[in-house]
Amino acid sequence: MVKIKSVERIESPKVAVDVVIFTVEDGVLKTLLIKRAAAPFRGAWALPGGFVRKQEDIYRAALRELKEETGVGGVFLEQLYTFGEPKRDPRGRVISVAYYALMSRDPMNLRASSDAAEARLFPLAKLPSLAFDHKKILAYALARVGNKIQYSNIIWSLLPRHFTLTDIQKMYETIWGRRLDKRNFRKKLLSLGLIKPARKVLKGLRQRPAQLFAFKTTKLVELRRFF
Amino acid sequence: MVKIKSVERIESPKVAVDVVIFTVEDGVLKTLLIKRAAAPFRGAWALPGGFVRKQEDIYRAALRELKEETGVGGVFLEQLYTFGEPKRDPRGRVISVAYYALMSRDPMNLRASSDAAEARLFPLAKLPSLAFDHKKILAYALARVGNKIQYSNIIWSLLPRHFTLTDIQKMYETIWGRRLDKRNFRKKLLSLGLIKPARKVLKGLRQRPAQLFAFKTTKLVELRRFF
DNA sequence: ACAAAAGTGTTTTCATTACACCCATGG
DNA sequence: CCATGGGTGTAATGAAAACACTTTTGT
Repeated sequence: MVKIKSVERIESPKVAVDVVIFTVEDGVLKTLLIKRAAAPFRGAWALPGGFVRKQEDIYRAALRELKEETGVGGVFLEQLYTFGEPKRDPRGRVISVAYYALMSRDPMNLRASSDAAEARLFPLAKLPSLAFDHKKILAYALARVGNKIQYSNIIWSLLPRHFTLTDIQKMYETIWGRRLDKRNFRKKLLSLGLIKPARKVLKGLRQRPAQLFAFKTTKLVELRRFF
Repeated sequence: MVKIKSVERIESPKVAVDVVIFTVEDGVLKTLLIKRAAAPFRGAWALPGGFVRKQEDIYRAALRELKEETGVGGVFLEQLYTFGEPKRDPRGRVISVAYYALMSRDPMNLRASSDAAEARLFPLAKLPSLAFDHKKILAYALARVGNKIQYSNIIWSLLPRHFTLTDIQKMYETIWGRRLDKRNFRKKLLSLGLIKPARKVLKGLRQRPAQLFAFKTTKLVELRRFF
């Protein structure tokens, strides 16, 4: 057993971050992927991400890569898991700290730069094949989100600032893949006391106008059971 | 923006693992700490852990460090979180992938070697001051365990192979810090169908002998609500 | 005989689910 | 005037919580 005296003597893996971003568009859950401009896996679709800099916090690194490669900012971002199998990157030993993000569809301005030639949303049902072990990371993120929705309000990050009760109900129905009862849903949601009516209604559709609502807080709330 | 051509050119943080181990002894939740034999923080108490080797899986690294520094093996071990603040280690940039473990008190054989001069159990209410940001990691682990117990059977890793219903109830009471109703507890636990009576009773105490039980499976089971 | 923990059912309470009709608007 | 989604209450069901006494052993 060798004694360790100094950090510099350690032969250590490199550290990267990868970000799984979810949004809902047209009632379908989608994820944002970039087309790799550099080797390895040049031309393949991949999660946005890259290496952590020498003196950079890993959370900041995830924010930075997300912004650089996709133009996305100001979203909910949380650490997911750290993937560390020795052979996951053909270039050498790379450990990846994965994050996941949820964003509302509208403020998105997709943009390509840096390693990313192109950024696009893919429905989860129609994913291309992915670089590295990114398929595994994506599956892990999806499981986490599906789970976390049960006991927190993270789904709210998928909604714009103002929304109707039907909007939010549809969001839950999309994520869970099942229909919910309108009256029960509203009763439960309103009883939580976490949203408030905005002083606006949504008109212009050929139907009765809908009351708009807003969140009282944008912070993460965890409950024993949410829905 | 610099293009990355090779992993070797990246100046990257070093990667370590740290392990938070919980057990219950004398009805009190305790954690296993080691006394550091090497600088920095020589002589201070710390979580068992160390650097990940060049071609070593991070999970294996956690298992190895746990075994080397404390002699503990064969326990439930799960990744907790990755701590990556740039200044968390005075020696230089070190990212730590934290794990947490739960173990039954009996098969423990504490042992010191390598960087660890000594290993000891501390009640969570009486912790010494800890090296690095280990206090933060420990708090994070405790929160995770307290939460996960609500919807999984991980608490079982704290119990020996055979146990009485009162044993397991006391375990829940210790972790949650509140008393449970005996009849309701048994009704619920047995209805889950995950334990079976062992063909033994616990005699020898000056009281009515208790039926011993065993788990049908030792695997992790997650339910929507456990208790 | 007594101390000490094992074992055992019923009632109450609360949250979730199921279910159907009228309302306001734009075209 | 009609198609479209908005908006609203009550009854039935099921799970969790509250609650007290008898049994078996060792000393």
